[in-house]
Amino acid sequence: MSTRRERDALRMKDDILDAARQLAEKEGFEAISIRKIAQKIDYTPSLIYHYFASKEEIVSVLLQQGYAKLAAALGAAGNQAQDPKRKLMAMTRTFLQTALEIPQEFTIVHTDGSPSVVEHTSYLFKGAAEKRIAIRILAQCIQSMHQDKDVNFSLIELSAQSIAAATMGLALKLIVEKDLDEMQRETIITYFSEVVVVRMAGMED
Amino acid sequence: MSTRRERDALRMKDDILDAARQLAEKEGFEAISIRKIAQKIDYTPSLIYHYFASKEEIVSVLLQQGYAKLAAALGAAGNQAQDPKRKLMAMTRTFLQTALEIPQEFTIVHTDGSPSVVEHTSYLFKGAAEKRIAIRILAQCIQSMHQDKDVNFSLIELSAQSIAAATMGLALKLIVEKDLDEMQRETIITYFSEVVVVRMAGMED
Amino acid sequence: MSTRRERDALRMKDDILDAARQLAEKEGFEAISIRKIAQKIDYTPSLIYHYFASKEEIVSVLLQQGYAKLAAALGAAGNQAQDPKRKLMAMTRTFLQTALEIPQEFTIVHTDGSPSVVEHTSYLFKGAAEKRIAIRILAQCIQSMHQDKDVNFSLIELSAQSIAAATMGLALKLIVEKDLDEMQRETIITYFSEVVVVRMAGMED
Amino acid sequence: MSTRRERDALRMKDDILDAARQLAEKEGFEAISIRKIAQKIDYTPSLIYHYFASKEEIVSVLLQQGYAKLAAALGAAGNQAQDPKRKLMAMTRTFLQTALEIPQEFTIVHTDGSPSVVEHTSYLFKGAAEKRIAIRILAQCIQSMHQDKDVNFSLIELSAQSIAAATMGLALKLIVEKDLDEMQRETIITYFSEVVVVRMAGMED
DNA sequence: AATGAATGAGACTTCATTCAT
DNA sequence: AATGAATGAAGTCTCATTCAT
Repeated sequence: MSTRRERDALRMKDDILDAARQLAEKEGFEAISIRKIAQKIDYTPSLIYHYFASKEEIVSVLLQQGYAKLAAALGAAGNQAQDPKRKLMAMTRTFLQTALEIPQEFTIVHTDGSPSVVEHTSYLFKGAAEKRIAIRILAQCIQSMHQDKDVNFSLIELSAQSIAAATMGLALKLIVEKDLDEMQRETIITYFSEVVVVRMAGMED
Repeated sequence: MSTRRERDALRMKDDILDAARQLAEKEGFEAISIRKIAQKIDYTPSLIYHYFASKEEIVSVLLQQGYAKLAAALGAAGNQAQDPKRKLMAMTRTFLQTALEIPQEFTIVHTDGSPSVVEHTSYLFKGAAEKRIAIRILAQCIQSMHQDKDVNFSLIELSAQSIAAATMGLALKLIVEKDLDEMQRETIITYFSEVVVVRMAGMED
Repeated sequence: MSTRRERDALRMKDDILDAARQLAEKEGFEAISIRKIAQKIDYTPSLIYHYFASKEEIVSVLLQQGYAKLAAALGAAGNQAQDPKRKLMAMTRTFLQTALEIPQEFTIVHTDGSPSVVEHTSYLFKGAAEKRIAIRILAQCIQSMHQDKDVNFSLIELSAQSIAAATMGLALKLIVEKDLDEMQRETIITYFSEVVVVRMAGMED
Repeated sequence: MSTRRERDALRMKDDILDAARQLAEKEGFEAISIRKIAQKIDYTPSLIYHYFASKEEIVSVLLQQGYAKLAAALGAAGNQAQDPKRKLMAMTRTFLQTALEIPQEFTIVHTDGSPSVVEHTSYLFKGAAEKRIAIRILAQCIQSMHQDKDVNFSLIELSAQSIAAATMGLALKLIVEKDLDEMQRETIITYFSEVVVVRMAGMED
């Protein structure tokens, strides 16, 4: 068990990823470059290739971490409440807040149209409630809110998909308008997650 | 009237812009490069500087054309119907469809967070109904739909902003999932613009 | 006699030369470019080739004009006074002042070391008093100032060459320090042309 | 002490600087280009950026080295003799000879009129004897040569400035006329530094 | 584990010049 | 007399990556 070495290696990897994250934050995702990372952590570019096979891998790990964080937060929020309506509200708010914590990763992941990414992030296809956890949970919430009525599941899935896309849209907009007055931001988040989302989940017609 | 030359020049400009557009389509907006454009239209890079002052100008024209197209389509849709509910529905659908016609430009414009761009594209701030036509029109629609009740204008503005962000979100998602089954795409567009948006504009609580 | 045409052509040539001069003044001699000239006179680069065979020719004419101006001024100054000492003083002052009027041309001409230029501008070689008017006039002045004594002509030529180089040096320095206080500039010019030069021409030892 | 590597790096830097120097020598300072340097030392242009941050840095180092050499030589010459007259003569000769060893650097430094350079190289302003070592030393020499008489210091400063500019002028002329017969060059240098400069420093009137 | 040398491709841009019209 | 299209060379610089040590 050469744990020592492994820990050192892990720390180094983290340093590299951190530097990359900071670069993305400051100058945009495209501005990430091996050289700049190396400069930031005060090592040579070559060394980075000891820990990552390529620049692409670094970026990829960055995105996966972002995605994981979002998923974790969402899961936690989903388990918090029992009442489906409250659950929906909590999840929406958490989603927005977490997105704001990883703006660059969030933007890239939801904006990247390359097949290898879309394959994992798409959720508009028919049947997404089965294959995509997020959509499934949303759909379950909506269904629970209308247990009395008999609603076509297709419509429920469509609602879930709409909510997902809409919330993502607001998240992106909040990221882009990063200098928005804080109170106004809070107002919008609250209004959206407590009023709008509930309306979208409604099934009155 | 040396229209002949002028037409040739215009065609050349168009060729350049088209090549740029195709590049953006295929490899992303950042992949646009003078070299690649030149190669595509089978001319020297230098020549491009006969028609455009810089790469920036090319990109800028591309974006402006996209923006103009979206604005025109939206305006036309808004004038089509009188009934506020129908108007809202028509505008939403048009917005989504037009966004899909200029995917790259749409994505960039709504994703770019640089201050000079945000200055013109932001609409989440309090009072946006006054300064942003799109939000104003949305707000007027919503208000018209509730002429009987007395609704706080702040809430109407918040609804309008939510709808705008949500619709943009769906548009982006549809762009990213460009290989989505066409029927499913049509289903979602219809469901969103005829059901979801109307719910969001509702004021039942 | 198509004088009309010729006049037009001359005016055009002058416009081009003027533009080039202004460019040299503002951004340095190396910054002269056909394109910038064309832009300045609001014509196409191609047109310039109707009037000048190449960029080199333009530059060359510019330098010749500068040289001619200097020569003319110097000649006039030389004819003004009879007393050799006064003549020397007047010529020195005129030289400095005229150099300051054509700073770029002056600098280039006296700094360019390419054989084709040096061939015409050198004056340090033995026997320069015969081949270079400026040195001859200077030598004549000096000789006149020492008519009583019997001075070796070689020494007189050396003095003339020294004075020429020294005065050129001051001129260059005055050009480079173009923001020098005007009064100080006048003081130096006066001191140099009325005191220093006379000393250099002295033959007391 | 990986002196081996360091030496290699230093040698490489020197190679680059040498190549740049040669280019300047042959085609003028403005002709220095990263590409040409690379070609001369038979490496890729990119590599040069391993050793220098930019073309500007290369040029700057070149100039500084030239300046340093001149200053060192001048200092040494100044300390050689005690008698002010001999000191003046020695310094003048050394100045001329050293300038001829670094022709390109010398020319550029004394010809460049950009504010950032002039700020450091100007010496015609009133009070230069305080702020510019070279002028101060010259002024001290002159003063020492006239210890008996009572001479206005302003005039001494003016003389020092004149001598400096004049000597620089001759140096430039000698550089430009680089193919001058060697004996004649030696004659002029001797005559100027042993006769003319002494006359300029005279205060008989 | 870490470095520094080196490459080759590619980025944007400017330039002098030629040619057909 | 004048234009606009077009080229080819050159300019500086950044990047991802590989390799020997």
